[in-house]
Amino acid sequence: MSPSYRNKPLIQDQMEYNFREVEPRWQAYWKEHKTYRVYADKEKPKYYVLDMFPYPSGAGLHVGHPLGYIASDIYARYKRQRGFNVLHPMGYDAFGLPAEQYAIQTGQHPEVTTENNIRRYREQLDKIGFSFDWDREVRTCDPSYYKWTQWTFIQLFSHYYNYKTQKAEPIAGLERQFAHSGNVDVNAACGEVTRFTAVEWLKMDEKQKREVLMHYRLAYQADTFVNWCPKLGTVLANDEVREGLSVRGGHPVERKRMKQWFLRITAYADRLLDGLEELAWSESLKEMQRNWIGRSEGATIFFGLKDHREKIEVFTTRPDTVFGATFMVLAPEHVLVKKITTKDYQQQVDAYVAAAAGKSDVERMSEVKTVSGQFTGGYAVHPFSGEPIPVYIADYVLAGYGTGAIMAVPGHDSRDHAFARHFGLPIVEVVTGGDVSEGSHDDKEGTLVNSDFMDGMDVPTAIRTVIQHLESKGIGERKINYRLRDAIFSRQRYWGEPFPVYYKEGVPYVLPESALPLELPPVDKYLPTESGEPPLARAKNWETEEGYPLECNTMPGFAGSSAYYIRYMDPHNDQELVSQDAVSYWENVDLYIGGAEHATGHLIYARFWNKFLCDTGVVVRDEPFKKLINQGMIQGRSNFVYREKGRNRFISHGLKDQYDTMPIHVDVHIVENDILDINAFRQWNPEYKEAEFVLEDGQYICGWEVEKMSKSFHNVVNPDDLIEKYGADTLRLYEMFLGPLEQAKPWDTQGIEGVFRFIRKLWRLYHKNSTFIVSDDPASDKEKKALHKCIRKVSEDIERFSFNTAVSAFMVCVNELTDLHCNKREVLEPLAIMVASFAPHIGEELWHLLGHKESVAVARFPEWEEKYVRDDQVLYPVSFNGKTRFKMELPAGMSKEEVEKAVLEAPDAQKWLDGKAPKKVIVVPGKIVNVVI
RNA sequence: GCGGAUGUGGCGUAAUUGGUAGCCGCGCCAGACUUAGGAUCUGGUGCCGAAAGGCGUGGGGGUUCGACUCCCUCCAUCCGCACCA
Repeated sequence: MSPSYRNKPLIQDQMEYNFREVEPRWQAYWKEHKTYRVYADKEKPKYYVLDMFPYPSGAGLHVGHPLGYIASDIYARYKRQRGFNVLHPMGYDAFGLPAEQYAIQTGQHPEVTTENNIRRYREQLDKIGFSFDWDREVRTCDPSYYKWTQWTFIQLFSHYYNYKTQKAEPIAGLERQFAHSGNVDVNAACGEVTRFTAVEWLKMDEKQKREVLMHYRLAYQADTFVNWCPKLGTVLANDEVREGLSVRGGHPVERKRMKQWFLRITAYADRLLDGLEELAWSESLKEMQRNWIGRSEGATIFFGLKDHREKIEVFTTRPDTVFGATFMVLAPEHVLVKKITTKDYQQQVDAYVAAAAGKSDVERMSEVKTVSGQFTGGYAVHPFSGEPIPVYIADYVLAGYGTGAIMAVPGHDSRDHAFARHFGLPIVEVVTGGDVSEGSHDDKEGTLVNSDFMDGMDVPTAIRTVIQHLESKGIGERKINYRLRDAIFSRQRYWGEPFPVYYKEGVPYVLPESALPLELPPVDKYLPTESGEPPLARAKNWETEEGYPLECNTMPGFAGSSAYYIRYMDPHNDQELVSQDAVSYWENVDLYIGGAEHATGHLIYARFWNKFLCDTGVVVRDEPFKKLINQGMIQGRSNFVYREKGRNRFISHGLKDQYDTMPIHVDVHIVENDILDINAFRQWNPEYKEAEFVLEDGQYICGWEVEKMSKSFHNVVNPDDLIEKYGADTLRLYEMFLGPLEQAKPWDTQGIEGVFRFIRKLWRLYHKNSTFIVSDDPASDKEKKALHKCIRKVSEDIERFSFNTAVSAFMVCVNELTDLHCNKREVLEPLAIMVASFAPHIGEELWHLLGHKESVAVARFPEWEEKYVRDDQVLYPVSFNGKTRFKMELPAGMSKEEVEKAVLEAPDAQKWLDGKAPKKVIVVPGKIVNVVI
C-alpha cells in the first residue's frame, strides 16, 4: 500500500466541508450565546410556532419524529429573519403509561426513567440544530408545572356553564341564584336535576347542597359504567379492550359502575363546533372534529305508556315521520325495561338483557348486521293517534346516545325497516318517493301522507309544524343532540397529576390554592391495593393536615397537554398560570404542527380547556391554534430475503417465484440499494451463518415493501446514525426534500446522498482548494437572475409550507451558480441567509466566513426584485392542434399579431401546416402559441 | 355503510391562475480521472420505435384552441368514524 493511497482521502476531507467539526461548534455557540432566547418585545410583531411536544419514550427518536420539528423550525427561522419576534418552545409530555408500566416491572420510580428518557431526547434534538428557546422548557410531570394543571381543575370545579350568557361563570353566583329563586330560571349545562325553589334550597344541608351543585360543576363526579380490568386494577379506554380482554396482558374486562371525575365538555359542544369555522386547519381534520361532536337537530317526543304513568322519551331527527312509528325500541339498559315488561315476557327479556350486558361495546359493534331484539309485552301510546304500539328492546339502540329509546319508523329508517321485516311488524309510508314494501325511504325528499295535519307538506315544513304541535301540547320539543360525551377525567394510576381534592364525610372538596402543588407521594409499589384501590391509596399520610383523606385517582394524559402552549408564554411564573402581560402579547399559537393521531383527543380537549380559560379571563383568545398542519407519517421501507421452505437457502428476488419461498424481513442496515451484504447477513443472525444463496448476476437482490416503521420489521432508521454519517443539515434537508409535509411517504436512506452532494456543492461555491474565495466584484445579470428566482421561489414556498420544492429550488440555484462559476458576495451572501433556515449550521458558518459577527438567525431575509427575474426572450412552444411541435425564441415584448406572424413564417411551421391555411391561431403572450388546422 | 384524502417514469416527486407533462433528487446506462472505486466529475435516461413518428398523468366519457389541473362516471389504495335514531 503506497503512502499516497492512504493520504488521498485525508486531503479530500480537508478540502471538503467538514460538518463534523462545524455543526457541534455552532450548536455550542447558540447554546452559549442563547441565540434563540425570546422575550415579549412589544416593538416587534409576535409569531408563535409550536410543535406537539413529545412523550419521551425509552426507544428514542426515529427519523419520522423530527419531520414536523424540522418544518416548524424552518418556518420559525424564516419568520425571525422576516423581523418577527418568534416564540418557538419545546417541552415534554412526561406523564404516561409506559413509564408506569416499566416502574411496575422494575420497581424504579417513573420519575427516574422519565428523566433518563428526557435526557436522551434532548441529546438527539440538540444534534439536529433546532432553534428552540430551551429556557422555556416545560415538563408536565414537574410539580411547578402541574401546580397549574391542578389549579385549572379547581377552576373547573368552581365554575358552571351558563347557557344564557354562553360562558363559564363562578359557581358562587349560581348558589346566590338558588337562594334567591331556586333553579327554575337557571339555564345551565347540568346533569339530571329536579326543580327546586329557593325555600327548598335553603332547607338543604351542606351535603345536599353540594350534591346538587355537583350536577352543575364543569369538573364533576358521577357514576358511570367503565371497562374495569380487575387484574390490572384499572379502568381501560375502549381501544384498550378487545373481545372482552385487555389488549395488554389479555386479562378479562368487565363493565363496572364506578364513581369517576368528568369534565363537562358537552357544555361547549356548540362553541367547539362553531369555532372550527375560523380555523386554518385541514378540511379532513375539521370534519373529524365535527363528526366527533356529532351535532344533530331534531326533537324529543314523549310517548305515554298503556299501563303505566311513566313516559318514554325519544330523540328523533325526523319528527315529521311520527305517524309512521309502528313500534318503539329501548336499549336493553334502559331504566323502563323492568317496569314495562309483562310477566309473559319476563324470562325472554331478562335473557336478552343479560346477554347484552355480557357483550363489550366492540362485540356489539361487530354484530351490526344481525337483527336481534325482544318484545317486552308492553305497549306505548302514539302521541297523536292514540294507537297502542308495541315496545321492544334491541341491541341496535344504544343506551349512551340520545335518550336510549327510539320511535321506530320502518318506512323511513333502514335499521327500523330490517327490524320490522324480521319481526313481522307493520310498515307505513308517511313520505312519498319510495316503495316502503321494498326498503325504507330515508331521504328527506317527498310529500307527507298518512300524517293527519301534515299531509301534503314537504319534509322541512312538516318538521317545523310537528314541533309546534308537540310544544303546544307539551309532549315534546325541539332538541339538539350531540354524540360528544363528557370526558372521563380520572385514572386509577400512579404516574399522573394528583387531584387537589379531599373528602369530608364522603363529600369532595377542593384544596385551597395555597396548598398547590399537591405533589405525588412516594409509594411502595405502583400497583393497586389488594382491595382494588388506586396506587395512591398505598401512600402514607395521604390526607390533609386536618386528617381528611385525599383523592386517590390521578388525572389522565390529556390534563397536562391541554394548556402547555399557554405555559410556554410565561413558564417560570409561580404566581399565576400566565401573566396578563405575556398572554396579551403572545395571544395564541399561530402555527401548530403535529400528528393527525391527536385529531379528536388532544385537539378537542385543548380547545375546550382554552375556551374555559378564555371565559374566566386567563387567556385572551377563544381558539388556541390558528393554523394547524398534520405532518404525514414517515413510513419504513422494509427489505425482504426469500427463504426456501424447509431449507437454509435464500433465493434472490428475481428468481424467487421459481422456488417455494417465504419472505423474511431483513435489517435495512445490511442492505444497500436492495443488494444484500451477504457476510453481514450471516453475522446478523447465527441461524443464517451457514446459509446458502441463489444469486442473480452474482448478487443477492432483496425485495422491498412500504410498511410502518417498526422494530419488528427491521426498518427503523435512527437520526443519530445519519447525522454521524452526513450531518444534521443533510438530514434536515433530506427530510424536507422527501415530499410534501402533510403526505405520508416512505423513508429511503438511499436518496440522502443527493442532498449530501448538494451541501458540498454549496460549500464549493464559496471555496476553492479549501480557501474562501468570495469576491466583492459585482455580479452578472445571469447570476442575479439565478439568485432572485431562487429568493422568489423559496420565500413563496416557505409561506405555503412547501418545503420540498424549496429545497429543490436551492439545488437548481446552486447548479446554475456552479455553471456560472459565481463567487460574488452580492449573490452568495443572500443565498447563505436563505439556506440558514433549512441548514442552519452551514448557513451560520458561511455567514461568519463572509465576515459577520452576529448570528445569521437575525439577518434579514432577502427580497427578490422583478427586474432581475424578467426575461427579454421567450422560448415559445408552438403547438398544432394542441400538440407541441417545435420551439421558437422571440423577444418578450412582441404583440400577439407579431408573434402569430413570426410563427407562421417560420420554416418549421410550413412543415406542419403542410400547405393548409390555419383555421385559428391562439397566442398567449409569454406562454404559448397554438395553431388550429 | 358514511366521511375525508390520494392515484404522474424503476423509486421519492414537480408543474402556484386551464397554457411546453416529468423540474429536483435517487436508481440505471455510457464516458472521464484512476493501479483501484461503493470517491469525484461529464453526458444520457417516460414508454414503443432503426427512424419518421406514435403513445403517455388509475379506467371510461365530457367541456375547451388547449386538461395532471374543470365536470360526470367507474376502479384502486390509505386514513377516520361506524347500528348516532
